[in-house]
Amino acid sequence: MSFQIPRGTQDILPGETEKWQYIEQTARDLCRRYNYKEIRTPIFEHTELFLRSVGDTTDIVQKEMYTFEDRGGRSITLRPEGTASVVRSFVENKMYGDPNQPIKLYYVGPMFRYERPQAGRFRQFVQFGVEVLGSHDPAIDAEVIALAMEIYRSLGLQKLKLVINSLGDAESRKAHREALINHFKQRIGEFCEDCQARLEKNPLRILDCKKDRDHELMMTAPSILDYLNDESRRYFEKVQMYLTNLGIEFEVDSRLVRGLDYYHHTTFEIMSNAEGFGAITTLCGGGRYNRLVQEIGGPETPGIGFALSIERLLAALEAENISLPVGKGIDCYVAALGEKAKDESVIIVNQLRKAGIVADKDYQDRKVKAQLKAADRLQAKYVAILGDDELDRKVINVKDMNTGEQTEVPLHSLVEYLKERLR
RNA sequence: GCGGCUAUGGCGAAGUGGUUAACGCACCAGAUUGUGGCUCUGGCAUGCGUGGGUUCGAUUCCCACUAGUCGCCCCA
Repeated sequence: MSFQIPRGTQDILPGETEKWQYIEQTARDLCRRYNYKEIRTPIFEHTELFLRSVGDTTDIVQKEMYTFEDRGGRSITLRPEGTASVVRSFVENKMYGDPNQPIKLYYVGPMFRYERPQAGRFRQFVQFGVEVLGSHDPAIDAEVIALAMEIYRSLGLQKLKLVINSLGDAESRKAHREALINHFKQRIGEFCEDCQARLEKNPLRILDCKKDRDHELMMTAPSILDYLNDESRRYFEKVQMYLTNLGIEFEVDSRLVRGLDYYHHTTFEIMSNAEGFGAITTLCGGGRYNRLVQEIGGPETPGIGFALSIERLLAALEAENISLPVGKGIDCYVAALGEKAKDESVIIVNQLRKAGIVADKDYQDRKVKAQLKAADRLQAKYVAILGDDELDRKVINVKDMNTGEQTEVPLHSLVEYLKERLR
């Protein structure tokens, strides 16, 4: 009997995990600097939460959720995204009462969507995300976008494209929606099936259609930007001004439609335009949601956030040929020959470790030659060689694996000797 | 959910309807019984994703399944 990993999931093995840790650490450090605090919420929630927040006409809800009934008969769903949980927690823990407003949060963790896996798409994937609750200052929109860009930049990514758009407030959205329906309604028969279905349910999404992209009505379709009321337009202009002042380049794309229903005003996407990145281009998506908190049962509170996938970030790094500075080798390998020396090596390795030196030894009963080979494979900077005769004389041979030079060092000063050289 | 391609040792990869499944890398051992990275010698798949079928005989042909991969939809 043998087992296989479930479809669309992956094991992250040593050699890879270091990269994950490095990325997560980079993101955490930046969040610290921007003064965002980590929040940890459950990996599953009541299904109803996602129906409410993500929107029941979305693909996520309609065909991608991992939903099951628990033993108590409750409908439970593995979270497909992070915002709903954060907002739920914000409301449930009455964070709106906290005097430190806005509440600036970040999270990292696995998300689940039942999709057919392909390049950059998994059933379990890890998102790093940020949510700011309680501010409707366009400057916070810019800050959130800047933070996202900063994460990519500080990992070395260059080939990025930031696209922003505004969906406006409820009034603007409504006016635009009507204009879209009027625009397409007469000739909707010329469009694909999906678009026909979208006309009444979510006409905004027609603009996102890949098939009918070149239809003449697409070219002439009313742009949301022309339907923004004064307040919405001013808001969007402010966001753009702040981004410009921060030196962040962007493109405005009035066709940028995000997949979740809860967005208002600012939406944005960061894409990779590296060669050979394949069909997946979106690294990060986010936007403002001013009605979501109310929807979940809290007081009227504006919010904005983004989520990025670590898997896609890694793919982008690979596409740009960037290798992360993750430490691999060890400081010292202790090679022992002979029964007594082996026993002693257990103690020596322990002493080295206590002194902060990355140390290891042989546990395979290998011969000296093979121990040296193992040390080489582990990229050990030094090998401390101990035989019974050295042990009798209370010394140890330290070999510098770069130069091949070997020095006899008194056992009691081995730690000092190595620390001196490893600095 | 739909379509194309793929599935051989730890990894990469050749191959054939028929008695021993190339090769390369990695690994292990020896040359060198206390010293790595180079060299040489030897070792390393009772098995060709899983299950059926065709056949005297299948890893090779057919079907299904599973998985991977690419694309569509959509998204992170």
